[in-house]
Amino acid sequence: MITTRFAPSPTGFLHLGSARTALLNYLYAKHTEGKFILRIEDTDAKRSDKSLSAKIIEALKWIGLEWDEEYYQSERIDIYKKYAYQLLENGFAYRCFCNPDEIEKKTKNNIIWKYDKNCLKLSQDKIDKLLKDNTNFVIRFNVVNDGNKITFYDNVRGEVSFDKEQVDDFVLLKADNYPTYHLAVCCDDHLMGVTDILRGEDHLTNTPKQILIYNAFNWEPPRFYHLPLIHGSDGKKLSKRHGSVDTLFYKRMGILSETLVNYLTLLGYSPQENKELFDMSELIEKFDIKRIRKSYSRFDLKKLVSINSEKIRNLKNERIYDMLSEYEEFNRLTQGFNKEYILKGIELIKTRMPTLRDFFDRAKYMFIEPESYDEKGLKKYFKENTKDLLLQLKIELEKLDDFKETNIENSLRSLCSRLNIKDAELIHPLRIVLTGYTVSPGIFEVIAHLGKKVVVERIENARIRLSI
RNA sequence: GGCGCAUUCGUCUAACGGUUAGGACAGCGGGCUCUCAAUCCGCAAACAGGGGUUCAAUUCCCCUAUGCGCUACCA
Repeated sequence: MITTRFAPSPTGFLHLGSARTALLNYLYAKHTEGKFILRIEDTDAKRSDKSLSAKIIEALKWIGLEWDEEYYQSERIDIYKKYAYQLLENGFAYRCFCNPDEIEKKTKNNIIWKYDKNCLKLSQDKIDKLLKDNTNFVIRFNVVNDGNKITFYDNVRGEVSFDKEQVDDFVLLKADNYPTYHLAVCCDDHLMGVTDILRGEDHLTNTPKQILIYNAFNWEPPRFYHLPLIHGSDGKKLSKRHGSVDTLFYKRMGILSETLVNYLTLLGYSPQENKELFDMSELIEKFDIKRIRKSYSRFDLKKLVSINSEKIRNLKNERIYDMLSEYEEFNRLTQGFNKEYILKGIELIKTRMPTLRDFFDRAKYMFIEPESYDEKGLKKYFKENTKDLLLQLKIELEKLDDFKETNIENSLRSLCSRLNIKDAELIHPLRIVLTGYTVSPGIFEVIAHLGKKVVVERIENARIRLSI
C-alpha cells in the first residue's frame, strides 16, 4: 500500500508551495487508495508552539484535504533520542562537544566549510571526563568518505548522485536532546511506513544525508519525488515579496478552494488530456505521478483569478450563496432581503465576479441606493433633456402591471422610438441612476430585479439630486 | 566559492526522432450588444547558444550560458 505524508513545520500559516506539496501527496495517496499522514514537525523548541499548527490545519481543511493519521514530533522526542544513541553505539555517529559559536566563527571566516571532525579524535577518557563535567554535546553522523558516491533514484529527475566529500557530519541530536530534521524525518518515515515522499526540490540536497541514515539503520529508503518549486513572477522562490504566500489569504480574497486546488495541481504537473478545469475528485481519479514536471514554474495570479472566474460562473447560485454567507460583508449587505431576491442577484453578477469578493461592489446597488453617481458617466451621458426623459420613462414604467423584463424592454424601446431618440440615450443615464455606475448587468434585467417601487424611487431621487 | 537541479510563446504547459511545434491565461483586433462581462471568430507570440549521434533532432549525448536550490544544534 502507498503511504504518503505531509510534514510541515509550524510557522503560523500554510505556505502556498507547501499547500501544493500537501495536495500532491494527498492526490497520490487517494489515487492509489493508500494512506495519507499529517505530521507536524515541531522539533525546534525555540520556534515551535502547538497553537501555530492550528492555522496550518485550518488551511489544509479549507483546501479539502483529509488525513488518516496525525502526529506531532514534539511528542515523540524519546523515540528519536533512542535511535540517535543506537547510531552512536553502532559507530555511525559520535559525540561532538565543540562550542557551536566557535564552529560558526570558523565557517564564517572560511577556515572550514563543514565540521572538521575534531571530536571524532577524542579519546574515551577525554569523552568520559567531558560527560562527567556535564559538557553540552550533540551527536553527529560520521560521514566516512570511502570514495563512493551516494546515489539515489529520484522519481521526478532520475538518478542523482553526490560526492561524500560534500556531505557534512551533520547533527542528529541537538544539545537539548531534540532531534534535527534529518533524524526525525527518517525515523518517522520508517516507523510510520511511509513509502513515497513527495517534497519540494529544496530538499534534494538533504536527501544524501537521509540515505546515509537509512543505510546505517539498514532500513529500506522510501521512494523520493522532488517537486519543482513554485516561483514568483520574477523567477525567485515564492515568498512574501511576491504577495501573500499564506494559503488562507486566498480564501479571504474570494478565491474558491476548488480553484486553488485546481491551479496548484496544474503548476508543474499536467494531465494527459488537454483540459484545465478539474475538481478534486477528478484530480484524484486521473492523477498520474509520472506527469510531474522537472522545472520550476511561476505563480500567476491572473491565471488563478481566471480559473476562479470560470469556476464561479459554473457554480449553482445556491452554492455561491452559501460561500458568500461566510463573509461578514455579505451578510451585512444583504440583511433584510429575501433569499430569492439575493439568488437572482447572484445570477446577474456571477459572470462578472472573478472573485467572490467582487460581489460586494458589483451587487451593492441591489441592496443600497447609490450614494453618488459616477462622475465621468454623468459628464458623458447626461444631456439637457435627460431629466425629462427619465420622467417620461418613470410614467411609462408605472403603467406596467406585470413588471417583467420583456414588458420593461418593450415599454422603454417604444418610448424611445416615439420620442425619436436612440435607446442608448435613455439607457445609459438610467443605468447610472439605478446603479451609480456606468457598468452593470443588462439594464432590463436590472430594472426587473430591482422592482417597480425601487426603480421609480431612484428615478425620482435622481431628478431631485440632479436639480440641485 | 563548492555541490546539485533545471531551461518550449510574456505566463502555465503539450510533444515520448519525422508536426505548418498544439492548447490555455494574459495581450491585441473583430462579431454580438444598452455598458461591462459572458460567448463566438481572428491576430501576434516559443524550442537558451554551440558542438556531436542520426537519413532526420525541440526530443538522445557533451560543452557553454543563464536561472534556481542547498551549503544551521531551521525544517
